[in-house]
Amino acid sequence: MTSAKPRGATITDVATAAGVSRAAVSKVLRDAYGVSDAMRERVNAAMEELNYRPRIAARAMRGRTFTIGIELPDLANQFFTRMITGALQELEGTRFQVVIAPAERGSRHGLRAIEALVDRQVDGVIAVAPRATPEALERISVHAPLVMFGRHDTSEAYDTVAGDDEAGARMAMEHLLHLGHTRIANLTLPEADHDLSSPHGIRLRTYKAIMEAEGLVAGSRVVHCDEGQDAASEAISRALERDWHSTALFASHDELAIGALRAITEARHPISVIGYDDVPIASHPALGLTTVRQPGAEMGATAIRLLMERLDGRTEAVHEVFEPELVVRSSTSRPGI
Amino acid sequence: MTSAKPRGATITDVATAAGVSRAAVSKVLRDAYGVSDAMRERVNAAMEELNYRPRIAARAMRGRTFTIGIELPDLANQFFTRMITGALQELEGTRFQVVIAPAERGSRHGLRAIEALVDRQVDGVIAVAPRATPEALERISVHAPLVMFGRHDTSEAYDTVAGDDEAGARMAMEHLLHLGHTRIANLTLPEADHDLSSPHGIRLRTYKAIMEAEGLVAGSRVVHCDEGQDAASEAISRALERDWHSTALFASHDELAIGALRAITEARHPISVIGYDDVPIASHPALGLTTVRQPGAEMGATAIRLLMERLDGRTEAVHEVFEPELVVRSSTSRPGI
DNA sequence: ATGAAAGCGCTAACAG
DNA sequence: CTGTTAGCGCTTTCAT
Repeated sequence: MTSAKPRGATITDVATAAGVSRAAVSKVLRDAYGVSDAMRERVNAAMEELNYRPRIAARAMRGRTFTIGIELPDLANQFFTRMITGALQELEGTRFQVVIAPAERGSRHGLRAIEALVDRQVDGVIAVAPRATPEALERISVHAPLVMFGRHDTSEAYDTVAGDDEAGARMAMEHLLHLGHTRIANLTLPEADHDLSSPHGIRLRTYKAIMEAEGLVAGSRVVHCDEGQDAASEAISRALERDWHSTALFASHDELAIGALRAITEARHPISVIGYDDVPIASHPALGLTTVRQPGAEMGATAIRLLMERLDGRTEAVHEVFEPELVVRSSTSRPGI
Repeated sequence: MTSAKPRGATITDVATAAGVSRAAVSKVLRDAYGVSDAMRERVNAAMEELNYRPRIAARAMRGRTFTIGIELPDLANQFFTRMITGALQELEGTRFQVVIAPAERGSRHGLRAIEALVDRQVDGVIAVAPRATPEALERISVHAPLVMFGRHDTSEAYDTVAGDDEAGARMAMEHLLHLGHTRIANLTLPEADHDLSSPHGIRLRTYKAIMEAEGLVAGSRVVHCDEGQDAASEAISRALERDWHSTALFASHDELAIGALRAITEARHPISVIGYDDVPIASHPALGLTTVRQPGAEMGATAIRLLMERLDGRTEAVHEVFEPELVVRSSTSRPGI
């Protein structure tokens, strides 16, 4: 019912109310050394009384904000949810808070969101931005330590956490080959063509290399689509209507695989699909998506750990690579495929 | 390759480099009135040169941060993704940036995350926190305008955006009744029992009222589970093993429904399931989840609009309610159910 | 059109 | 153990 909007009390108000100095309040705030219990009591009471909240922005001008920013290109991709879960777990019990900045749709590289985070004085950034140039990222890393998720370049300016995408793609392809498939299509994002060292670029390249090595070039087929299940579904739907000869599909990640499955199920086509990541829904019996699992939570936790090391003073770059794992499943909705 | 970590240039550095005053740089920054083109040129060049980034924290001490904070209890729930999509769309073309703060797992009310946002000086907050008390929220709304998502209380201190949960639950139940079901179970969150005016509380209450009105109390059954598909799946799995007599299940939201479907599909039980929200995956043919659709994107956009109105000076509270809609589907994995 | 100067809320020496 | 003081980087009158 406070009629006015006094935009909150300040440290000075608290100090006055408690009859102490601002420094004293500040110390209580940070529970720094050198405050008597009596004073702490009084100050806390005054804070309560005044509904006081410290302005981190003001604190930021001197030191840390205890905030980690995570930039994501696609909130709907549940692999990132796993990553974040791991990051949050690693941060549990610390003073750090996570904020997530979604890249605007259409902005292909996510740089704007990363910059927004940096401008807001986060102490460190974890970002998923396969299309950003190393130069842009190096420019950013001047302002805050940066861990890039899923990149395979090895700049000195930022750390990276990635999966072994070549090994993973190989697993996927070998699985399909063992099943006897010879006409295997690939569903990937447009970026795969341009950013050859991005996860999708590597998976595509590996797909092509294996098809060639197996003498199956004639049976290969690459379908492109934008991010997301809907775009994947539409792309495959269109492809099925035209000249489709493949018996299997390697989708560059699970969201695409699930979108493809949508079109395939609707068209009642007997096509084997394999995805990548192992998002939570992939294991649903109705979907039963065979996929290549990446340890998302561990990767997220590692990203946080790398950031903390940087905050503790490390200056050389670290590049962590995680091994993927094949997960074979079957679906109740498309038995025997 | 900048070896030192000078933590970035400041406005003073830019001013010096461009040979102008700090005020001038500030004006260019905000493209305020009264800067010659020549000066703007020079200043922009200097900024580029120095890799300058304005510190929003410093700006925050005077005015706005142009940041909207969104607190979410469960990143994995795709309904919130739809909400955020709507919010981002509404903000497109403005200077505002969205940051998302995930509530820590286990913290039942999400208050800490909301406070973290407020402490970081966001200009406004959208929050999903059915369990928070009105008092706590009113305390927060002193510091920043607040729009609560999915609450049915009507405090004067904050706005609300919610769906008509009673109407929605009624739709769901009537659908099952029309199908001829008489033994209908309900799967809901623990909070539904305590927070009677939360969405889940209302959906549960409506379920009970209808079962009673139809004289089907003997066939009713309420199963509780924690948030998320896994918890839902386990709860239903356990229930199925014991004394299960229901032929239909009304799950309080789609994530729970999908989790339940997991257990039901695995147990090969012929049970009709209806969810709530209509998350994107619900329409997948392998799942074919019948559900009650809420217009998530519109609700998110509306939340932003309410926030902007508050920032423009509105002081009376507004409470928006959206009408849900029944979406009937069928699944390829469990045909005829 | 441009600049000087005050001050936003907080922290971090340093004195007492 | 407590208080004084000097900024942090930016915006914003108010002069010039």
